[in-house]
Amino acid sequence: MANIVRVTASEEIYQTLRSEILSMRFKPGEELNLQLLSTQLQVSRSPVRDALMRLSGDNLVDIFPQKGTRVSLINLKQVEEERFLRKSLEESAVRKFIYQSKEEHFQAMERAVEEQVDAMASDDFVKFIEADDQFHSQIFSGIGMMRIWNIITNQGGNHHRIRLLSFTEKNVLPNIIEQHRSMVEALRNKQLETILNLEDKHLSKLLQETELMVQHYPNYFKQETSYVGLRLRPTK
Amino acid sequence: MANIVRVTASEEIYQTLRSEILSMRFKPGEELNLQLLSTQLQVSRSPVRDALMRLSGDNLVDIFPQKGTRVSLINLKQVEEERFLRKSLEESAVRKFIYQSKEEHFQAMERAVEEQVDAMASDDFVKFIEADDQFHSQIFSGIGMMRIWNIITNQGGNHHRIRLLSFTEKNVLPNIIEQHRSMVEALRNKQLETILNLEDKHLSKLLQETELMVQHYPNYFKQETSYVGLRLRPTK
DNA sequence: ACTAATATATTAGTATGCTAGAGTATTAGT
DNA sequence: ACTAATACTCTAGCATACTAATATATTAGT
Repeated sequence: MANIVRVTASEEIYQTLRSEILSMRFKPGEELNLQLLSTQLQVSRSPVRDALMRLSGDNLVDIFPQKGTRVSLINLKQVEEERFLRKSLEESAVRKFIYQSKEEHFQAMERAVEEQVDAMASDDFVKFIEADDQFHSQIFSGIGMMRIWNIITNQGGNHHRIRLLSFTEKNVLPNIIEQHRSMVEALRNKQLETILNLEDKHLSKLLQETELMVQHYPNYFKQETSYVGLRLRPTK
Repeated sequence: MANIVRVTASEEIYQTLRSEILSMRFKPGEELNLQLLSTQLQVSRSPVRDALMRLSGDNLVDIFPQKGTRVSLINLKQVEEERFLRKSLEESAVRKFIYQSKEEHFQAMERAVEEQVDAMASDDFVKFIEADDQFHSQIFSGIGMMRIWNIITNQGGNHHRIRLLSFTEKNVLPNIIEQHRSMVEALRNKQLETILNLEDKHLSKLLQETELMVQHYPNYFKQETSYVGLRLRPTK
């Protein structure tokens, strides 16, 4: 082992599964068999179960007792709440940030944008969204409140996944990059109103894509109208 | 059993321990022995361990592998972040609330204030803070975002406990009640600026009490300067 | 008396067995 | 052919045993 600090199997599995789900390599609705996972990962059921329970707390998996465990469907109501969470906190953070921002944070933001340019060039959406997170996390790092950022990401699974889906749409990626560049400039110049406008545009852009996403991947989304599943056979 | 729905032992234990910690019946720093708890609660270690892991995710307990598990100390830095979380979200929520508030929510708020009056009369601080939560939750119930409220409470363990401690100070309780009454009135009249001022005052009041609390209960708090624990014996 | 080495106790993490609930397949009856 | 009852399979929750790491107590050496 290269590392001194001990990392539990449970923690490692949690991180692995989380990453698989957020990157959409595990599809919404896909079954996660505890027995199967534990044999695949070469560990017992205990640490896998621990990981699944934590993911259930993150709203990333649904555990149906005695029935099975599935990757949670993307719930549009929850996407809305996660957007509210993020927007409220990031706005407040920005207000603080402009008074105590340091050069290192601007530079980290610029590096993140450059990473996004690379990711776009290689069509690597997962890398793109990771750089996006890296960009926004600087705001919270700048005001010394990384726990708030962690709350946003921990609670943002639905929002994260629909955002990742939206990246397949034309012009979404270049727009984000452009907005990020404008944001860095506005932050440097402490133009609060400009920043807040950009934040708003940045986050509300997604609303326009949502309908398309639902049409494109209907079985990834939780249906609000519950009768849908009940008439698999037409009534003749 | 009176209930049809099955509640797991793990869930019950989680709720029980959480309530004990938030009510300060389990003191910050107190040891939580897994073995002991499981015999006391007449279950095996598994569900107790599950509960402790969840509480660790809530920042309410610290698990030190192979050493032991303790009720987490109140961390003032985290109190600050939890206040930021709450203030940001409640402000945004209020902005939405005044446009879509319904009479039932005002009435529920008024009932909560009356409960606080009762609780104050009987010096029942736990009941008082529960009614306080009931009051504020109406804002989020009103805008249909109970998950946001749940995030605030789940992540608000440090803030919750120092608030409970502050209730022992003179005039704190009557002040809260008075502010709540003003808030209901301002909300009814859609006076946004007045409400935001009250929110701000309501939450920042605590800062003045904090220093007193730390002096009064020093061993409940996490010391920022880590050398403190290293010189138990004076250097002669 | 004091330090260094060793043994012991205790802990959380992990492995595995057991149980009860829920779904599915099969059989029995008509 | 169709329905009802039954057996079977699979699941997550819970119980228990084992392991490795850490702290403390004890012993050995000087």
